[in-house]
Amino acid sequence: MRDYPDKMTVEQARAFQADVLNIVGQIPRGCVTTYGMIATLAGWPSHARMVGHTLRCTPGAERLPCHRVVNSAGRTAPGWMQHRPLLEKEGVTFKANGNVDMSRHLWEPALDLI
DNA sequence: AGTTTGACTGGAG
DNA sequence: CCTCCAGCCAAAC
Repeated sequence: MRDYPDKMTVEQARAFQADVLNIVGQIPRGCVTTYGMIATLAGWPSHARMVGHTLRCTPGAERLPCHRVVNSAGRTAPGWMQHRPLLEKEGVTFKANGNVDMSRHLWEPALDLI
């Protein structure tokens, strides 16, 4: 018995992407969250990669605060030079190694969403 | 229809 | 802290 859902249908993929965009839009200023967290909130915990794909490819994602999404280590997206400056402009602090200080800025959706 | 890619993740070295 | 690896899964080739 699989402990994760079957492959997404086209409709599920569309719903997932809509949820991802909706969730990203709710990240408070000065906070960050992870791809895996968004995937989990959208109901597909193993689809962290698709969250990244959605933010990179989906038109309309540009006007969302997608810069408030980093990977689980707090690292900014590879190949996106504006990522770190955008966060710093909101007051997000980085550690010496160049990662976001997750202990200070990680968004706790449970306190805000549900 | 099979292979490669990637804005991921957690663990190992 | 860093890089590498296996597992992951939709999308792009």
